[in-house]
Amino acid sequence: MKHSTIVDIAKKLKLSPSTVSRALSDHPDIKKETKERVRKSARELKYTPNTIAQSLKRNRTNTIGVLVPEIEHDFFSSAISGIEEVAYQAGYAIIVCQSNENYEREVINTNVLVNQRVAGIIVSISQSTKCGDHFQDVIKHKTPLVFFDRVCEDVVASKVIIDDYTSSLNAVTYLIGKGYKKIAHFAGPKGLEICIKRWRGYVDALTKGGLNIIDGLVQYGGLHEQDGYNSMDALLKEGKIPDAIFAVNDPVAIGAFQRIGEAKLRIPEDVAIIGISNNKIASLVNPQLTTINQPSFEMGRKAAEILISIIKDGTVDPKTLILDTELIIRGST
Amino acid sequence: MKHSTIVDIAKKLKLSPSTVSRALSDHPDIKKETKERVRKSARELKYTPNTIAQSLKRNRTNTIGVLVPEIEHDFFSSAISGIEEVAYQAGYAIIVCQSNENYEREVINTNVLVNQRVAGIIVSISQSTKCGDHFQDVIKHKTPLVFFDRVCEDVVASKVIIDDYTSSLNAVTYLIGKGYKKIAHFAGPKGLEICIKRWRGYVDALTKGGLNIIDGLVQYGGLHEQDGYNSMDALLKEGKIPDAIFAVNDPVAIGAFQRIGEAKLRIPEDVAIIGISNNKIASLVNPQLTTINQPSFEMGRKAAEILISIIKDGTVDPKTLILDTELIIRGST
DNA sequence: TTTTATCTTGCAAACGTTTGCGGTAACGAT
DNA sequence: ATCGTTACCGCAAACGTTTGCAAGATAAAA
Repeated sequence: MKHSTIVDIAKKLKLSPSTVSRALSDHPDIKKETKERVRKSARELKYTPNTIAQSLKRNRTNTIGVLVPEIEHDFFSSAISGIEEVAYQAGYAIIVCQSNENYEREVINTNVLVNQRVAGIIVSISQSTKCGDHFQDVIKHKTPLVFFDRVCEDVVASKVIIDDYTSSLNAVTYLIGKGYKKIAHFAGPKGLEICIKRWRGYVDALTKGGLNIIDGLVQYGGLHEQDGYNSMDALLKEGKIPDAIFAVNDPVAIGAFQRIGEAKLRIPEDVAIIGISNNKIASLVNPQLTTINQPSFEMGRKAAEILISIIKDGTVDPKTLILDTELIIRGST
Repeated sequence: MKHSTIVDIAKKLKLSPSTVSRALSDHPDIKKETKERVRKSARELKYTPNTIAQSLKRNRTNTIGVLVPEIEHDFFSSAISGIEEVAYQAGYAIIVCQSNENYEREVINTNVLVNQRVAGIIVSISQSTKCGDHFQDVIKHKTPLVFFDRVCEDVVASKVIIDDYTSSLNAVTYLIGKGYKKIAHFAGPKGLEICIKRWRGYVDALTKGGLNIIDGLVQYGGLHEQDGYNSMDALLKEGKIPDAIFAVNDPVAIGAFQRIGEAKLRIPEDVAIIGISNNKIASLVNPQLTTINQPSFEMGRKAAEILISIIKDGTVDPKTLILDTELIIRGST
C-alpha cells in the first residue's frame, strides 16, 4: 500500500495541494468547512505527512543526533533514555550513534549526523578525542550542539556536566575523615579530562588532609570492570595493599571489588572502596558500594532540554550546567 | 556556513547539476577528467550530499528504526549496541525509540518510524502489547520488519529469538538434578509470551522430574529487580521458603538475591537461585549468579543483518532464527 | 451600480537530488 | 557526402511539501 499524499487528498476533494496543506496546518486563510472536509478525507486515506519532504523544505529534520562512546554502558544508556524521554515529548526522534571510544569513528558519525540534517546534536566525547575540529564544523553549519559529561573544553557550546573535581575531592575527603590512611586511586585514561579532574581532586584531598601520595597507589587504566580488576591485581602482586580505594567510576570499583573478594580480603574491613556514578549495580553488590551519585538520566534530560530550547529560540549564549552530585554512603566504606 | 550543494559545484564548473550528480556517483557516461574536476571541487566546497533530498527521491531513508521497551536495560542496550554495530557497517543510522512497556506509546512510535520513512524496523514489543495491528500497517506499507526476543506471534515477519521454553526447562531440570525439591518460580507478566513459555518450561520440568508444583511458590511480577525483591519478600512473609528459585530473568533473580541476603539466608546453601539473561551483573554479585546465557548483542546483530538483507534483496520469506542459549553454572546453585 | 474590503483558494516556485531521454560533437565506415 | 557509433553532457520532470503572491468570489460600503 502506497502512502497517500497531500496531492491524493487534493485530487479527491478537487482542491489544490496548497489548500490541503494549509487546511491540515490549520491556517486561518482556510474556511472551517474546507478544513473539516480535508481532515475527514485525510483520515479516510490514512494520510500521514511525509516527514522527509517536510524536512527538505525546512532543510532540517525533527530528529536529534546522539553520539556516545558506548550505548551498552549504564551511564550512557540511562542518559540516552533521558534524552529520548524529553525528545519524544517535544516531538523529536533520536538517532543514536556510538564512537566505541574511537576518535575516527566519532568524526565519521558526527558527519553522518550533520548530513542527516539533524536538528541538533548531543554528544559525550570518546576517550581518544583530543581535537574538536569536527565539532567546530557542526557549529559552523549552525547545528545546535550540547555536550554532556565528557565535554570538549575548547569548543564553545552548551554543556551539562558534574563537578568532577569537587566530587572527587569530597569522596576522598570522606575517606580521610573515616580514618583511612593508605588511599589508592584507580584512575581512568590519562587523556580524558573528567578523569584528570577526578585525579586532581584525589591529589588535593590527600594534600589537604595531610596525607602523602604513596608511590604506586595510583593505577591508570580504562573505565570498565576489567580495568578495576587489573588495577587491583597489580596492587596485590606488588604487595601494596591500600586500606581504601577511590575508583574513577563504579564499574572500575566493581572490578576491584571482585578481585578483592577473590583475594579473600574483606570489604570494608581490609580494604574500603568508593566509586563514582551510582550505577544500578552499586546497590546490588554485597556489601553495597559507597559512591558519588551522578545523575545520568537527569543529565540526559537536561542536555535534551537545553538543545531543544536552542533549536526553538535560535542561538543563545552557551551555558554550562553543573548538576549536583551526592555522596551515597553504603557498606563498602 | 551554508551547506554547499550539487548546484554550487555545477555553477562553479559551468556544468549541469545532473552531470555533477553522475560524476559523484561514478556514472560511466561521464569522462574521467570531468569526474576529477567535480570531485576536486566537491572537496574544496566541502560538499556532502543532502541525505534528505536523496531520501525524498528514493522515498526511503538510510535509517533503521529500533523500538524497544526500555533503552536503559542491560539486555536491550546491549542488543541496540549490536544493531548499531551492524547498521553502521552497512551505512545505516539508527533511530531509537522506547515504548516504556506502554502499548499506546509503542503504536505512536511505530507510526513515527513509518512516517520517518525508515528503511526498516527492528522491534521488541512491550509487555502490554496484545494486538499487532500497528505492525500489520508497517507490513502493508512494505516496510521491512524484524522482531527480536519479544515477538508478536500473529504477525508474519522475521524473528530472532531464543527457545524460551527449552531454556527454562533446562534451567529447572538442572536444579532438579542438583537435588532441589522446593523450587519456586518468580514469573514475569502473565501476558508476555516469553514469560508464559518460561513458566511452561518450569511446570513441565517439575512434572517430568516427578515434583509437584507447590502452591504459592509461583510468584508473578514484573521484570525488574524490585519485582524479584517483592516476590521473595512475599514468600518470606508467608513463611514459604523454597530451596531454589528459578527467576524469569537476571534482574528478578538479583532482586530476590538481595532480599535473601537481607533475610540472612545463605546462597546457595539455604536458597539456590538461577536466572535467565546472563546480564553483566550476574558475574559481579557474590556468589555469582547461575544463569542461562541469552546472547543479547548477538540477537541485535542478527536482527540487523536479517533486516538489512530484506532491505537489499527485497522481500524474502520471513524466517525465525532461534539462537542458542547456554547454561552457565556459577556459585548461586 | 460601482468600489472597496474581506475571505478563500490556486499557481508556481522552491528545497536538493536523481534519472530517462534527447542532443551534440567527433570520428570512422560506407 | 552520408550514415552509424560512440562518448559525453544537459533538459526537465519528479519525489511531497510549504509559502509568497495573485486572483477570484463574495459581501459590505459608497
